[in-house]
Amino acid sequence: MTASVGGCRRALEPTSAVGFVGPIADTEISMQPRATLHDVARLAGVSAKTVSRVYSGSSSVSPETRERILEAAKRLHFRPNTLARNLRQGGKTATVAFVMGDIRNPFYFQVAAGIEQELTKNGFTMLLASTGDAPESEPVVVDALLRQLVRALVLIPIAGDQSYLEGERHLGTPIITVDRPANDLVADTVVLANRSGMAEAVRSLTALGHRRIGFISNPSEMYTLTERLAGYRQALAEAGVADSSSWERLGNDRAISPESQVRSLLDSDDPPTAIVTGNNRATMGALRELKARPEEIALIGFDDFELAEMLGISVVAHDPIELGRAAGRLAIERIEHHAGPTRLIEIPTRLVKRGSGEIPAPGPRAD
Amino acid sequence: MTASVGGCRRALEPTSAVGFVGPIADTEISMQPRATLHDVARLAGVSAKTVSRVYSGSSSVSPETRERILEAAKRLHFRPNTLARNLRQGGKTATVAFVMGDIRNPFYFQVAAGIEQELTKNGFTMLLASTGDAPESEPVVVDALLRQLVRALVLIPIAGDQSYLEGERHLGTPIITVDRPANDLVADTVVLANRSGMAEAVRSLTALGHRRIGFISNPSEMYTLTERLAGYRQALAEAGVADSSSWERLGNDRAISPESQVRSLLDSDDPPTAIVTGNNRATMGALRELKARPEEIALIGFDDFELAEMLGISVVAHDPIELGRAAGRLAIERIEHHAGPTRLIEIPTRLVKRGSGEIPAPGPRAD
DNA sequence: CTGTTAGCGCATTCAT
DNA sequence: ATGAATGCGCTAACAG
Repeated sequence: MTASVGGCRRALEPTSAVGFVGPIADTEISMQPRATLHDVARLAGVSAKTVSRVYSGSSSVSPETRERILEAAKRLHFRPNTLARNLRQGGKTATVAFVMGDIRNPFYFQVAAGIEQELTKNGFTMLLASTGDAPESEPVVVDALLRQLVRALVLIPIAGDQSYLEGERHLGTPIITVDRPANDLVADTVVLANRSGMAEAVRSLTALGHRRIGFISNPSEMYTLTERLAGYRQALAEAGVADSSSWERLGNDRAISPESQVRSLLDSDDPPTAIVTGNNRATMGALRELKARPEEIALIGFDDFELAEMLGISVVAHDPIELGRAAGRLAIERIEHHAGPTRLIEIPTRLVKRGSGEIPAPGPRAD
Repeated sequence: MTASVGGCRRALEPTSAVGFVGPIADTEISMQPRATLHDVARLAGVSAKTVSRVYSGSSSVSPETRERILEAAKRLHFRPNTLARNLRQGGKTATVAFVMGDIRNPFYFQVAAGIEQELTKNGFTMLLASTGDAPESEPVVVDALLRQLVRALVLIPIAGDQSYLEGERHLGTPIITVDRPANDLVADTVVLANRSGMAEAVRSLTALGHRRIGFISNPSEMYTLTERLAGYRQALAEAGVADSSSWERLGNDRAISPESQVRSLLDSDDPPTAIVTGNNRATMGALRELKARPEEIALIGFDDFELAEMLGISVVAHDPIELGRAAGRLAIERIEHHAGPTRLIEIPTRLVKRGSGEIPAPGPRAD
């Protein structure tokens, strides 16, 4: 189509597989300055303000001049400078920041997807950054984004304390935390129904006669996991098991594998007849370990996964995208009218029975 | 800690599981105006420029005044306005845009993770948007980001033609496409070694005596998949199979399930002894379908997945994060020195043998 | 080491 | 329907 291009598709035939394939064509760029409103105005023979009107869309411009302006703009490759516009309009951007934890965690990305969906739907774009799950980097990352005058901050808190955001909150920036509540900061929050979801799973096991139920988790000192642990204990207490500590394997060290936790449980004096896991990683480990063993152990995992259906693994399922969507909607609502009480939204979970969690307890039932 | 907060942690005990949990505390915000350089300067008894110097870091300020300024800034919750700064500095922001396809596709997010890692390492932040894999939305989304004066554009192209970016390229904005090359646009590109990766997989099957090898893919008209198909055909041709069309099941309709494609292959007059898949989705479908059947079919999937090891599934593995990192590095390099020839980077794949791909062909070997 | 002047690109206010 | 002046918050280029 355009004359100056060509050769791109042909040049792309891979010639090597070691990672780098050399030059294709020369990127000659003349570095023209970017056209401004004034440039367009001059070329169209009108004032800058008239051009501005065309792009603001609000006030009216005669069809002919509008036409001339758009023509001139196209010729100059004009694109309005959002920086300048936002600055003039009192620092109101159309971006929302999302600060997530470890960027490689697919769960967070599902959440990001949900947020992005809602933002885009409302004309906002997402500024994304990650703390790498390092508590000390959270304020730094957040600060960098706030300097960009984002209209709202969606945050997966990792620092021990979010009180450093009090000032920003008073400036009117809505702050929404996702997956975990903030500490020492009033903020809207969206979390999963961690506790009740886990309790439901454990209840389904006690209903089948299980009493010796293992719980494995690593890490275990995060909000979500302490909630799940609480749900587990609560359901066991309801079934008459007051002390579950000997069935709990709680790690806080990445070096401890979920496999070893399961092993420790099953090799103990009084092994469990069922296991529930704190998260996806624990489920994967449990699957690997159980596969290598003869025991028939009931298993319910927290977090759904792609092959769970095929493998017949029962899970406490939830929708991370919905978690993000809820956060995104909250951000939009707060941007549109700041007032109102802080809200806590809990995204429901769903116990999906696929077989692994429906193995009854062995031996005499306690009926 | 802070007096005005409190109650947050306690208030978070879930009271319902239906998705919404009511108000917690009142978000009283007084909506103070944001402090500026001048406000800080006034409070510190210096000129605005001196405050500016403190935040620019370049020129020197006496320790005492610096101290006074930082003190004043803290009291006013001052944060430099990046909009204004960037505007003044000629529209140089520290953001890079990444436009991806369907935001729910975990592959893209892995890529995003890689990009983000490299950007953050170099002080840039990522503006994220998605086209939803809708060709017509690509120019719109891209335009919105370019208005924000991003320093580079990383794009997973979906529109049929990227020539609309020629103008921006001449303005000096580096453009990098990922996963697929651009059409009608000179741009740096990072892709997987789709063709050679698939060829390697098929060769490993022909080496085991397989000749009737199925290939399933849906969609199949995307760049990545036509490349993989080409690799498949090439390897088969090397093994003396000139026409593989009866083993190919190429869909371009989301309604066609990979299961049905596998079924169609295995129920044909001359069923294959091995199957290779075009992508992760096809692998999942093939697994589900093969599980329900008695046939022993060799299988190699394209794209690795979490449980592949446990299930013993051989795959053509690759590193999506590395794909992103390469793109991110390219963006940084281009930002730092624009010149130089266009580059094509190919990220290698790796055939991971886990058993499913090592099933020899049945019947007499062709030795 | 510090202050003054000017202007980045745009939109608001008030003209015409 | 269009134009002229003014300033958003900040920093380059100059003083001093």
